[in-house]
This record gives sequence, structure tokens and C-alpha cells, in this order.
Amino acid sequence: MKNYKDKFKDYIVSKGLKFTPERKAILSQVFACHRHFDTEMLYEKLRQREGNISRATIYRTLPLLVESGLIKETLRSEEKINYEHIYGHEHHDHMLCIKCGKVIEFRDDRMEKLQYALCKKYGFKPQEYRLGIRGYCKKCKLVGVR
Amino acid sequence: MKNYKDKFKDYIVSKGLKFTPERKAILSQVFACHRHFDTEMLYEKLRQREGNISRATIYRTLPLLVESGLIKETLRSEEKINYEHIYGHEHHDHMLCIKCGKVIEFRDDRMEKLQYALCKKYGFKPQEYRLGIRGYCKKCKLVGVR
DNA sequence: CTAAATGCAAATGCTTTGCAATTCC
DNA sequence: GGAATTGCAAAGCATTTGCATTTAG
Repeated sequence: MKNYKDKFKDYIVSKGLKFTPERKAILSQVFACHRHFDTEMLYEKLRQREGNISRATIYRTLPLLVESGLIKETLRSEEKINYEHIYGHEHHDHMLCIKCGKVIEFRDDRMEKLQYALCKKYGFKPQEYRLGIRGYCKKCKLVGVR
Repeated sequence: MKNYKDKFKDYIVSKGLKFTPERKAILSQVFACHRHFDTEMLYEKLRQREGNISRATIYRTLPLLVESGLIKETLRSEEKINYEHIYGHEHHDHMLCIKCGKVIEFRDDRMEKLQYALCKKYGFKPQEYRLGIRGYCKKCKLVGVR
């Protein structure tokens, strides 16, 4: 399996685009972060380094990362767009705690198979599944259940 | 089963709020629409009638409808918030065609059970499931698969 | 009567875009 | 060299909010 850097570079080049330092830096940061992230988090991390990278460039680069299959949007917890890197990771789903914000990632083969079967039933060609379960995690459900 | 109007009124009154004409009109429109809708669609429909209802009032009313369990947010197809009315409807999931925008609603007991089992496994107390499958519907997958 | 609700317009916050200057290939 | 990219600031949009006025109960 290629590393993500090569995979991105291949994609970029195949499109006749340029593999710039800014894009490299964003790519690295994206894979340095093992949680869900949004543009602002990226921007903050990247500004800690020297070369300034504008928000505009981040906003312009993330779609390229999505198109190349390296990252994907996750369920939005708030109003902002959230992403996670997926290259090299198995598909998984999420449980999101409404109270503390905790994200539980899980994977279940029965779920995968069932989703596949349902698509087949409806003649649907899936590109992406998004299952998000919102609720209270083990800790929070004990405290004050609203 | 109470009708939605009574259910909303009960909720409103129990909170010490008022069941105003504007809220009634919004409620009716929400249940007159049997598709997913967003604020703008509501606004347009409501402006066709006489009494003007401002966007602000719509934005302030929709959360009340969510809290009362009459409607819920759906997966966002674009950047806007989308809703559907749920009162009197069984829980179901969606397949969304990327190309033509078609929404297929489906329900599967195995899926419900599996989701329940997974929550139990992780000690998670679910409040809401959102499964969205994005891809190409029967028609669109035949035409030009991107 | 009076707390709650409304409409309006201004404000917010995320995201996109136009443009001149710069950079990669 | 020339198309692609960048940063900046301005523009766009959906959504929220402050406030004076109106209204439901």
C-alpha cells in the first residue's frame, strides 16, 4: 500500500496540479491528527509552524484530499464541516456523545453486510455510508440524563 | 395517538410558551410537506399565504418542533440544515442519490436490532440514529458513472 | 396586564471568491 | 514562461440576535 503522501501526489499530478509546500504541510498535519478535525483546528496547528498558510488555502486543499480518497467528511456535530483521514483505515461508524463530545468508533461486519444487502435490494450503488449514533456515553448517561 | 397539532400545543403550553398563529402556520406547513425540507422552502411556502412570517420566526420555531419530537434533522445534503417530520412515522433510514438528489427511505428490522445491540455493547444510550447512504440510484448508476 | 413572540435589520461565523503577486514544473 | 497557487480582503450564505413593538393568555 502506498503511503498517503505518494497517493496524494499521484492524484495531484494526474490532475495537472502542483504538489506545493502548502499542500504538503496540510497533508502532513491531516495525518498527524488522529481525531476528527475541522478547518480551524488545522489552521491553528499549521500557524504554529513558520510558513503561514491561509485559511483560503486550507479550504481549497481539503476538497482535493477528499477527492483523492485520503479523507472524508464525518457527521457534523455542530455547524462546521468535520473531517477524518481514512486512508489506511478500515471503514467504521461513530457514536457521538451529545454531552461530552466523546466519539466512539466501531466496526461491525454484520453492519457492513447488511448495508450492502440493502443497497442491492434497492438497486442502489453506494459510494459512502454514514452511520452516526448520537446519545450519551457510558459516563454521561449515569450523570444527569436530561 | 394524538394529532400533531395537539402534541405541539401540549409541548408549547407545558413550557409556558404561547401557541401563536405563526407557530400554527409553520406546524401545518411542516406536515403538509411530505419530503425533506429546509427553512427556505418553508419560508417560500408560508409567504404565499397572507400573514408574513419572518425567517427569524421560522428559525426560532423549528427547534421547538424538534424538541417536541415532531420533526428531526436529516443528513445534510448540502450546507443547509434539513428536516423531515417524523411524528406518526416509523423510524427509517435514507439513501441519497448524489446525481439526481432522489431520496429513498427504507426501514429494516435487522438494522434496528443491530444498532441497538451495538449501543448495548458500548454502554451507549442512543438518542438518535442517522444512517445515510450516498451513492447512485438505479437510474443514475446506469448513465454516466462519474 | 405582562411575559413571550414577532419582524426587522444588523451581526455572526463558516466558507468561497476575485485579484494581484508568486511559484512550481 | 505560463498556468497553477497563494494570501489577503471582500463577498456570500445560512443562521442568530438585539430591540422596539405587538400579542396571547
